[in-house]
Amino acid sequence: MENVGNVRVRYAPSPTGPQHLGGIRTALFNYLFAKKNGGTFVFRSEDTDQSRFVPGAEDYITDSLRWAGITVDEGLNVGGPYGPYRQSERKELYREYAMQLITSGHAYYAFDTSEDLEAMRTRMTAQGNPSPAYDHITRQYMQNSLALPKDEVEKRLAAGDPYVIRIMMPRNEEVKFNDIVRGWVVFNTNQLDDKVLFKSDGMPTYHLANVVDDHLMHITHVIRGEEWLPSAPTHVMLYRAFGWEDTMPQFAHLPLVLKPEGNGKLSKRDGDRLGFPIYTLDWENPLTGEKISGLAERGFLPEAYTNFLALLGWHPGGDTEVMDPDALLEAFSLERVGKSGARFDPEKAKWINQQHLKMKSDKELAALLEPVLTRMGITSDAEYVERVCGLMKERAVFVPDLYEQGKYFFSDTFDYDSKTIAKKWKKDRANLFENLTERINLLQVCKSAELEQLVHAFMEEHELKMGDVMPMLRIALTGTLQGPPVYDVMEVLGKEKSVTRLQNGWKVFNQMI
RNA sequence: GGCCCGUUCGUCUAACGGUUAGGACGUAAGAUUUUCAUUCUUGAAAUAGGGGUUCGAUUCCCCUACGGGCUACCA
Repeated sequence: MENVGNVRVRYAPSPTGPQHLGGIRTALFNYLFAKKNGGTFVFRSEDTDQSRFVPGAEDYITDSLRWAGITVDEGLNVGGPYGPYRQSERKELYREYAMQLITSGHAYYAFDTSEDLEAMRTRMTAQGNPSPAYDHITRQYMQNSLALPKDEVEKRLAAGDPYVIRIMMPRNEEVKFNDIVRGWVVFNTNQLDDKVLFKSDGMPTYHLANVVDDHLMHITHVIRGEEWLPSAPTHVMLYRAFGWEDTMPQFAHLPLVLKPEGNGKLSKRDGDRLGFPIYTLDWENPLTGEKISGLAERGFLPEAYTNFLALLGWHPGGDTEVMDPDALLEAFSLERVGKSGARFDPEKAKWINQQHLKMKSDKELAALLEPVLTRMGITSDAEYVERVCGLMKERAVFVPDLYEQGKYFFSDTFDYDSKTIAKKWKKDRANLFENLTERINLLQVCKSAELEQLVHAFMEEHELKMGDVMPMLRIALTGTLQGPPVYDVMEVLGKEKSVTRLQNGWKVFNQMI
């Protein structure tokens, strides 16, 4: 590819709140495409709607990207040659470009109030037009610089009447572009309306701002969600109007991320409904106090996150789906992005996290578990935590499971599985178990293999079956029937603690039945 | 309603005109395991429907159905 090194893509969210995983997926695809082509990943804040601005949202998105390992090369908080990267700070720029379009006859002033627009819509609806639009026909009857006498327009402008600037969509022109994931997409300008480019509050709309900025920032590929497809022709027309068509970026409209069940694209509320976070990090809306929970805090691994995010709408083609970030980068290509919406599957996401968890070393897991333990008020020897992780990792899906499913490694008090005790504990065998416990206590090396040997010999000697002994040992040691091999548990617990728990267990068991 | 996009197992998907339509998640059965989990084996499970084009369509074209997106001085 001759383009290598010149690729520039951008992730340009609107800071109206936290971005759920669909947004991060868009960022990821941009990032992977940039890295893959030796290009630059730009991060820009599209905060042109001040009424929807939510404080903290920009930082939240920045933190989400950082946590997911998506590094920004240029943009907000990073800087770069084409800043500022916050659109509100580029405000004056857009006015100039809007004026340029007015001068060249590609745009016009419109003075219609929201009441005027409302009236127009109800009138047209009443006339049987189901989708009223401010288009090449409607504009003839509205309060704009095309329909009004010239002196009236100048008077209104001079008087400081509020106005917007609209694109003048030409009649009956074909607009087509070659979308990287969808192929040729064709529209006719007759179906396009005269979108507002510049608002009466002095801010540009998305349409103007994204085109101007993408041009000025030398963006080569616009990779965004499919919800933008219908406005893409307007953007193409804008490039044409500015005379930038020859350097217009290539478009790639990504399939949408859909709800796990039912229909529609994934939305804000789905997370709580599913009991599975769809946001990256915990967040509390400073305006409303509303809280959402994040995958990171839930114990999701960043590399698992990007792995399954990548699989939402993209597929490597082969049989390998579990990939670390390097493998993901190696395998990624826009050509392999599918066209149809991808349903978010929490079950598969869990499985992928489990796979990544299993690939980690005991030491890495211990480090990840540390904050969880600290939060629980537990301080434990690092090496001990490592050994616990080694035993628990086959059973864990999320990091906290390492602790949740093995609490007995960190506390001497726990509930006993009374149902099994009632069923299996024989009072007349109590002294046998006490005897076994003593033998264990006499052991010089309290290792898994030695313990196994000892217990087996004991069982043979007293004609006891595995089922008679093992569950009892397990419950006395951990309280539950589930868990790692008993001998391993004892080895990690250590002889002293194991013996104490066993002795205590027999006592309690006798009282329980 | 209009415009646009889409449609392979329940879900994510592979198969760039010729395959017994493959894999993964989930699911069912079994093996291993003192238990749980892991692991392994096996099974069930799909080309939306109808027309074309072609020697041959999952694949190309058209229609229908269904799904989705957009339809703001929001992005």
